Formats: sequence, structure tokens, C-alpha cells
Amino acid sequence: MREVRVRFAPSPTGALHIGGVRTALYNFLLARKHGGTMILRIEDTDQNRYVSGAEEYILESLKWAGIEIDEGVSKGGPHAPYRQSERKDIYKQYAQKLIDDGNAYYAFDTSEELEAMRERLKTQGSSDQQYSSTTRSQMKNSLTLSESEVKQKLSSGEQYVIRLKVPANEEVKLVDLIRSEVHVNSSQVDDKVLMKSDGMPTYHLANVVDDYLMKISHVIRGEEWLPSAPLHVLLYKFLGWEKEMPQFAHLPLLLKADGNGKLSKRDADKAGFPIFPLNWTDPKTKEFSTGFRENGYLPEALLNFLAFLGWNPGTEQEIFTMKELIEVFSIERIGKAGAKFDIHKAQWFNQQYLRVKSNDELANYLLSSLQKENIACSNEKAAKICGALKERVTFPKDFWEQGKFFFIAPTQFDEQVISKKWNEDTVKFLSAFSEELKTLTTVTAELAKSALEKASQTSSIPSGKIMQSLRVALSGGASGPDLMMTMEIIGKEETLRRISYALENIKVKVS
RNA sequence: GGUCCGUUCGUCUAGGGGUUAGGACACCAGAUUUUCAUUCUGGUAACACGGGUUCGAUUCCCGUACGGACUACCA
Repeated sequence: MREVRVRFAPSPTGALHIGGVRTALYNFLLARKHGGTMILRIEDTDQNRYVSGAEEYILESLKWAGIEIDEGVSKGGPHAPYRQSERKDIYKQYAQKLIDDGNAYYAFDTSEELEAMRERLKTQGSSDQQYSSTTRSQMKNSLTLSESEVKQKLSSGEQYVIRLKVPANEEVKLVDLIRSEVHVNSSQVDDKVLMKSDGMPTYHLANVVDDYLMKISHVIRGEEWLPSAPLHVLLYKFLGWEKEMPQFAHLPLLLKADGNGKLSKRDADKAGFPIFPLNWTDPKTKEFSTGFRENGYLPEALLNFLAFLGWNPGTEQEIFTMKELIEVFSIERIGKAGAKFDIHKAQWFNQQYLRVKSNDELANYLLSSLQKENIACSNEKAAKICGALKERVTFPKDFWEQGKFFFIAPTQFDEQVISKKWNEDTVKFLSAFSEELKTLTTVTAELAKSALEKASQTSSIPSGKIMQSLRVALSGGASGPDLMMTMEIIGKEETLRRISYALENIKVKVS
């Protein structure tokens, strides 16, 4: 097998879409699996759509996700530069070669003329309105103009583009690793612009030239490129690079969760989840978008989830470290159909990854929340709280949100529990329980439990009946972590204080 | 409109000519936890449709429907 060299080649036109992260991941996995090279190339040939900060954003996103770049922008390498805008002259040479070989031509049509052509064909009832083998003869280009006219136009500095001369009625075969063979008749392919009038190449030319020059072995990209892949095959052929042509793998698209269609930022916003890896503020519109990172998704969990959108290992294992993913990944097991993006599953992965972390690791999340709230807390206590909470947490921020009551005594109590459970027995029991607690020097989960049992005996009320009331008294809420542990953490004095506060402030329902 | 790609539970998917069509998420129920959650057990739920080929099709072929992508001097 030839040396694996893959590339992730985003455009710096804004924040990196989550689908792009998956594409990068698959490229990375293939590279690592075969001891190959992962290349990052920035495709910034469209000066109009360039967004400053986007390249840095992409870099930071990949770094956060743990997708390492071996060669490319920010890393350098033997094929530098890796930013297409800096490779302008390279493309020019190959465009020239295509012209010299008669496989491309100059076109001088203005956008108005192009528009007119499409309009004309449309009214004639033509099924497609492309600049192609059937229409190029009616246009203003080096195939229809005389040689001297062309020369005159070129030397006078008239604007022109270079178009590929796609042959008519030729069967183009494309081998795709995911979809097997795809056949397209060349008459369906239009004479794509290769070089724009600003001297920049279009995606098609730049992509093929760079992939060849950078010795790319596999092109793994989104399915939106499938329709233009035959064009790329043609380019390889015309440039004489058929043997070096990379293998293609066109990834199924990520779709929105409800209904159909490509996953868009709009859909994600509506459903209340991010679509970008990191927070992003568009420099032009100032529109702000939240990121997975800032929403508390762990990169390992997000990647694990992403890996399974369109791929699976064929076994029943679902939790994979990056190392394991690298081991089992294969292009053959990538599916063909688009995958709907269900944030529930992503949350489940996050939960799984969170709960296997040690309490000490988890404590850092809580500690950083506490710092923002200006609440002091020892590492030990934070770890203990996280330990009590870890089974019920999805995001790091939940430790604070669900554990707030450890630091702030409740002044409001869950009304449902109170109206249902808080009665004379509760008062009787809790008073007895308080007396028991007072005899203790310190409260541990175990001591709390035996105190509870004793109180149950002296009051002859089963403790099960008052557990929810006790919880409400201590935390204000109807659900939360283990109560014995809760009492151990908040300590004897605070437990007593909270119980007596509740006893004083909650009115007993007269039954 | 044209071209290309796709279609297994609500979702991610396994499977593949003969299976009780498997797993996971979500959902529901029961058990356990003298509380909620966790955990455990169980349950609801799918081969888009129509033709072929075949003894037999969810699986192969052809259509149809539906969905998606593309159809720019954007990537």
C-alpha cells in the first residue's frame, strides 16, 4: 500500500462546522492507523469570503479536539507553503500546461454575458444551462476567437478566466471507497473555471494540483464534493497524473435531527445545541455562536460521538479512546447514508466520559465554578461533592448547578414535596433526628444513618416517609445526591441549622 | 428542471438470500436503593413502496416514491 498521506483542507470562511471536525477526525484516524501523515492545508482562494480569525479558529479547534497535524499550516513541512493563497504561481503553471495541451482555454465572457446565456438557454427549454461542450462555441473564448484577437485581449489586460475544456460524451469513471464505482458522462460536467480573473485558482484546480504535489494518497471529504469529483478525475488525467491520483472517499453528510436536510447552524440554534467546536463571534456580523467546548462537552466524548456518525466498528463496543479508534478505524466501515445529529447521544457520551474520571479530576470543574462565585472550598471537599454527584451529571457545570446547596443553604423549598410529604410526622421525626445528631461530635454518612434509625425508633415513624422532606430541608430540592453523604459533607452544625430553619419556616399541612 | 448519491426501530447503527432482524441512545414498566438519581431486569419500536430473479428476498436486479448534495470567476 502506498504511503498514507491525507489532508484536511478547510476554507477560512468562518467557524469550523462540526461536520468538518468529523472529516478531520476520519482523516486523522486513517493517517494514524497506517503510520501516515496528516496535513492541514488552508484553502483560501476566495478573497471575498475570507474571514479573519477563521484560520486561528480552525487550528484551535483541532487542537482542542486532539486532532494532531503533522504537516501544514502552523507546522510547516516539505511542501510548504500550505496556504493556497501563497501558492498562486504554482497553479498558474499547471493552468498554462492545460492550455498548451489544448485541455483548457481562455474565456472572456462578462458576468452579464454569462447571465444572458443562461437566460437564453432557459427560455429555450434546455435542461441545463452550463458553459460546456455544447455552449462554448457560442461564447467569447479562445476557441471561438481568432488567435490574434485572443492575443490582443490578453496583452491589453482584458479580464479573463481559464476554463477546462471538458470533452463531450465521454464516460468518466470514479472509484469511491465508500460508494464503489460512480459513472458520469462528461457531457454532464461543465467547463469549470480553473483560474479566476483575479489570478486565483478555483477549488478544483488548486485542490488537484496540491493533492498531487503533496502526494496525497486518500481524499476524504464531504459528500457535497461527489458531483465535482469526475471533474477532478478529468484534471488528473489531463495533467498526466492518473497513476498518482489519490483514492476518494466521500463522507455521508451530517443531517439535522428532526425532519431532513443538512445540519445547519439555524437548526442547531433552534434545538439549543452548538454546531461549532468553540465559541465564535463573526467579525463582520458580530453574530455570536456557542461552542461545544464552552457548553461543557469533553473533546474525547464529542469525538467518540462524531466517530460513530457514519462509521461503526462492527462490534458492540461504543466507548473508544482515540487510541482505540485509531486501531479499529477503517474506511470500509463508513456508511453511505447521511446521519442525523442527535444531541442526546452526544450527551450520553459526555456523561460516560465524565463519570469515569476520578473525583480529584472532577473537583477541578467544581472549583473553577466556585472561583467564579467567589466561594472558597478545599480540594478534599470539592472532590467529595463531585464523588457524590458524579453519577447524575452530564456536564462539568452540573457539579456547581446541582451542588450549589452544599454551599448555599436553601431558603425556598420544593413545593410539591412539601404539600405531599411535609406533615406532623415529619416535624416529629426531624425533631427526634436533630436530638440524635446533637449527641454526635461529628457527622459521617454512617453515623447519620444510625442517627436516622434511632430517630425512626423513638418517633416510631419509618424513615422512608420523611426522606424526601429531609432532602428538601437540606437542599431545597426534590432530588439530589445521597443524603447521608450530603450530611457528612455539610457537617453537623449546618445540618442541624438547616433542619431547624426548615422546621421553623415550613408550615405544617393540617390533615 | 437536470445530474449524482442515498433509504433497517423516533435517533445512531449491526446484519445480509432461510435470523425470534441484534446492539446503543431516547422512551415506558418492574426490581433494588427505608429518598431522587445510579444500577439491574424487562418492554414498546424498523427492513419506504411496486415489480422481477429465486423453492425462498429485508438482503440481488429494475422501477417508483421520498430525502439529500450539486448545478457560481464559493469552497
